[in-house]
Amino acid sequence: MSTRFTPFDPGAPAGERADAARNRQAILDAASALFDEHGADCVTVDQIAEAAGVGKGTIYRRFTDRSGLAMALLDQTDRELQHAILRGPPPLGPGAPAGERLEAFVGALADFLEQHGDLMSVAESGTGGVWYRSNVYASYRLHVEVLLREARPDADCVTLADMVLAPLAA
Amino acid sequence: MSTRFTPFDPGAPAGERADAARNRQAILDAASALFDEHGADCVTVDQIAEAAGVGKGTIYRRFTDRSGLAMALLDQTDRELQHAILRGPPPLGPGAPAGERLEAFVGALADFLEQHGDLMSVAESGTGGVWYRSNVYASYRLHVEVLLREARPDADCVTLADMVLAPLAA
DNA sequence: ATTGTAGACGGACTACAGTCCGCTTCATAA
DNA sequence: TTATGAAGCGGACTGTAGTCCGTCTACAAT
Repeated sequence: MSTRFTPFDPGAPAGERADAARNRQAILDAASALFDEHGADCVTVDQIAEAAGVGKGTIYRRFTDRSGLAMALLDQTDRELQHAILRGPPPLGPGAPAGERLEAFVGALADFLEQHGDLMSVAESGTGGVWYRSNVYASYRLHVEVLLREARPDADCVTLADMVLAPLAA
Repeated sequence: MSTRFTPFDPGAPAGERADAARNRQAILDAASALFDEHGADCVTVDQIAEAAGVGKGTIYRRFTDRSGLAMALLDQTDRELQHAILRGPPPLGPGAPAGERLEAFVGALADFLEQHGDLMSVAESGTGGVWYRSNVYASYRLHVEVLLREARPDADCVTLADMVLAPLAA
């Protein structure tokens, strides 16, 4: 049988070679740091490659293009948020009353947008950007709708959910 | 007093020098021809410059950037359409019943989109793209709303107008 | 007709995204 | 342990957008 070591790491291709995985993470880390420091659109792919200690070809092998890299980073953050919602401590995670959870979620969403707005616009520009947004939107929307239904059983939750998530479309 | 000759040419800076005007027109003509022939995103700025017989610096002096040039071209076509609507022959222009004018307008709009869709997406990508779309949208919308009000006095013309123009948002 | 100058011109230059391909490394199976 | 080939790597290279700046010219004032 195969003894290939494949750690649990959603977002990574299955059966990825160890060096490849190492590089992928290095790239994500370097990109994340540089984007945080200089803003997403003041960082070149070459800078990321150098900071990550890889050639630029490696970046393009992993992440189709600049916007693909941005999407991967967003994906990572998004996954953390999803985890905090589904299994993290209250009030964001399960255990608190729906109203409080909702409030916590809106706060977390605001942080997310504030910290990664520019990254989102990079991700948006390029193949697959639309797909990404619609996917993320759908999952958050479901969460909000469920919470709303619990907090306000008699309201028009579908419409309200869209209103809560409106900032995500900006 | 100044004797500078300033032909009526909306879209041109007032008091533009004669050579500058000549070049501006040459650029627009060349760009229009090349875009028509090869599609808006298979034509480089250098190609346009060469075809127009000017240096590329000249293009950037006139039109902020690639998308600015695309916008200028759209502006020109748009102005022709507006003119046909306001002063041209029926059924697009005044004189026909509102229903027929509306139909003619929708047809004209479809042609416009079919012929310049790619140009619009170039114009969209870049500073001012949003401004452009919202401006054009507003003026067409007014036209449609007025016609609708005449053709169907008792309908919800505001909503209907948006529906007619929906393809413009795609 | 001469001349001063604001403004236009052009094309070399820079910066950046994305490609290409010969070389290296990893995982596996003999 | 070694051989093998699939996968990955790096960085030079290409193509394009957009900038810069020395030169030139159309216009107006004289």
